[in-house]
Amino acid sequence: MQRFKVGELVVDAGTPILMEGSNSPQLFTALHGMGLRYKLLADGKRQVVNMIFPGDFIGLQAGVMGEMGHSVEATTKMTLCVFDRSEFWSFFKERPDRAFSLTWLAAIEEHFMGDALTTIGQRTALQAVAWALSRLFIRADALGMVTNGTMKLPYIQQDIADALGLSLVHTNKTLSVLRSRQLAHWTDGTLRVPDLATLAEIAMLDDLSARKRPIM
Amino acid sequence: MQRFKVGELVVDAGTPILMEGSNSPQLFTALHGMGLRYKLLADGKRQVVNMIFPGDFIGLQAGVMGEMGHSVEATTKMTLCVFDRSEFWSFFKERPDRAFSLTWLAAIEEHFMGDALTTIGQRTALQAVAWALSRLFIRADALGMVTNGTMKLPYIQQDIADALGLSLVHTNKTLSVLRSRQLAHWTDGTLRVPDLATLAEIAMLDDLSARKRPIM
DNA sequence: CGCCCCGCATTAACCTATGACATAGGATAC
DNA sequence: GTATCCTATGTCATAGGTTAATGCGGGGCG
Repeated sequence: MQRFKVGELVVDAGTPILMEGSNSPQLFTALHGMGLRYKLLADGKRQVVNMIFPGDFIGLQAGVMGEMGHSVEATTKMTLCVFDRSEFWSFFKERPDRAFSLTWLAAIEEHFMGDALTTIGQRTALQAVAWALSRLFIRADALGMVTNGTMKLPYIQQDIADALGLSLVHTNKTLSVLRSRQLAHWTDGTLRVPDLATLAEIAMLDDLSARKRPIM
Repeated sequence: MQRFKVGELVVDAGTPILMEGSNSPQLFTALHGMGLRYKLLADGKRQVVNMIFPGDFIGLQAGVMGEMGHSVEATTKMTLCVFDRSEFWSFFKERPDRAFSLTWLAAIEEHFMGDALTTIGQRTALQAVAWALSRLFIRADALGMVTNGTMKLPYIQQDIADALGLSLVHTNKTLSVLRSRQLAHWTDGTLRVPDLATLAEIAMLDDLSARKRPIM
């Protein structure tokens, strides 16, 4: 993997920032733009591990065993802050406050990963997609990226499918169910959520009323 | 959740240490024994998030939003080291080395969670079970808990099933496939892995030779 | 301008891995 | 003895995977 100049870095959509298996000497913080963290399998399957929002720290988890455990790619134009990994330790000594908030961030990530695991492991496709969309929406909202119930979603359906361990086709069908129920309209890179509460509720409980008859 | 005395704590198998939804003011380090970290769903399903081995740090991830995101329970007699959460911040200022290794631990956890996500999301039941067993075996081995290819596994099949998002029945059937292939014998709380390399390989690649005909 | 690609969304038909249910057997505890 | 918990295995039902065909918009290029 290439080495970037320390400081601020701007990359275009589609640019790989970290590559699984490589040995990156650098760490990043996302300042603007969005991205994707994923793992590739031998047979070509892909698991999207997390979506990257502004403020996310990139590369720590990845480099545990000396080499990256996953890849990171921009899905919009992104601005990143680049560190050298070697600065990291001195950082801990000199700025314990920053070190603390970093550990804090890692804890939040892990908290989220537990949710993801639970969703993929235990919930239906409908619940899972509802969960993914409402989570994206909530994160975006917290960052002021939502304007009257609408946000930019710089992903394709395959990204969501790979994040949830579902097939593209089934994800598509599930999305159109949510659309027909007026819960989430995602077209042309824009996501509209008229009723977040209901969407989030479906994510947790599944639609009991639809349980007896076929879900779709 | 009850509050424990700061210092060393010994609990019996089956004791809950943290409870999801409660607000624990304490953190733990596992010294001896093993446990289970899990989340419960409204409908009674359970997702096992991780197995706890000696050396694991407990409670950080859980307390992000002010309340626990998952529960922790001992599956053997355990010895724990108990901290007050309030000590945590001063810890960062006074012992940057310890703080660093803590963040390191968190990163390792997250690395693992990515693997778990990938396994549950993308792999077959056979691969998943092979992955779980080989991972447990490798961790145990690293801690010297393996004696001639054998380790104590203080879990029941339902625990593994809940960790992998599989049903108990299907997990059981998959285990007997692995047993019949001489890859993993798990009976009476003891796991024997005659050929870790092959087991791990199945976890990654699935058994291609069996792919054309039904797997079982 | 029209033509051909190509990536993405959509839909339909079919198939299978896995879940749900049922039942039995072994072990342990009282 | 019997109650409880766990493992084991068979049968049947289904959520979701796989494949394939269609449509559609944008970009390069004659």
